[in-house]
Amino acid sequence: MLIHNKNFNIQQIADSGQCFRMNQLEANRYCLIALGRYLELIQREEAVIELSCSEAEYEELWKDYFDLEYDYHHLVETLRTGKDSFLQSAAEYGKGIRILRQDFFEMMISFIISQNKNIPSIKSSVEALCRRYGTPIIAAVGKEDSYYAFPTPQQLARATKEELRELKVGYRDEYILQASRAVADGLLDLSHIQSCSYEEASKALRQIHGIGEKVANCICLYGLHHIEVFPIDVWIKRILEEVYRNEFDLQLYEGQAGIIQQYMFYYMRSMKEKV
DNA sequence: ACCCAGGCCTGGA
DNA sequence: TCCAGGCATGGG
Repeated sequence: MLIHNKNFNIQQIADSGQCFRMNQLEANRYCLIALGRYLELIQREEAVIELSCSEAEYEELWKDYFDLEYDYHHLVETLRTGKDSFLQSAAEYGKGIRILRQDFFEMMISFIISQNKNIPSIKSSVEALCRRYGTPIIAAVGKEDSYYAFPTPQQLARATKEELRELKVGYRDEYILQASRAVADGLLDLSHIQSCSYEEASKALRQIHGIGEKVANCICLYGLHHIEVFPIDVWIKRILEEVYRNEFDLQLYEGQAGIIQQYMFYYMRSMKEKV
């Protein structure tokens, strides 16, 4: 089915560092494994996207997943006509980015893995976890066993440190186990966390070994859709120092700082690639 | 070989 | 409270 939206660009979302299981198949064509399903996306035109799903499935799942009720256009226009020249450029450059509403547990584990790794490396570790512990997804005839859902907390909680080391997650093995067991054992109650404020959710998450401020912020932003949260990684830190001389005023963007952060991150990384 | 990557933990000032 | 060093691993 077709989606019409000026602020929905698959390539930009896939390369924005918020999701690790969206991959390019060919020009303008991507695949995604999320919500226990396999989806293909084609960028037909700048504002036209084709999804390989029924209208019913779109209404039930993907409309929410891609945050299609939110008006990104308004924010982009505000930034493009605003006073901040870096954000003018960043918003124009990444205007097709949206903050996905991804699975909480998947974000928890993915961002625990993300620490001190680059994005390709994170993706390969996440994929390895899915293949080893996740449930196969039947995507099409002849493609059985090609795709795997992200493991459930129960599936991952049964892993051992030795197995995880084989998947090249390094010293994060214990972090992954503790986090998975905390959720599987109910110490970390998803439905409760989902009803919490950002501050409460972040505090609860940081109780887990291997989840510090930055990783907790990413989980809150991408897994709980607290779009007011502004995660600071090495790239954002560099921007705050080099572009803003540590005088960036977060208050100006209260309530949407997470989206601003995403435009900054994507723009800065793209600049470096072109050098 | 050296440095960096969507950092965090520990131990010592 | 703040900082240094260590940490597994892969890629440039």
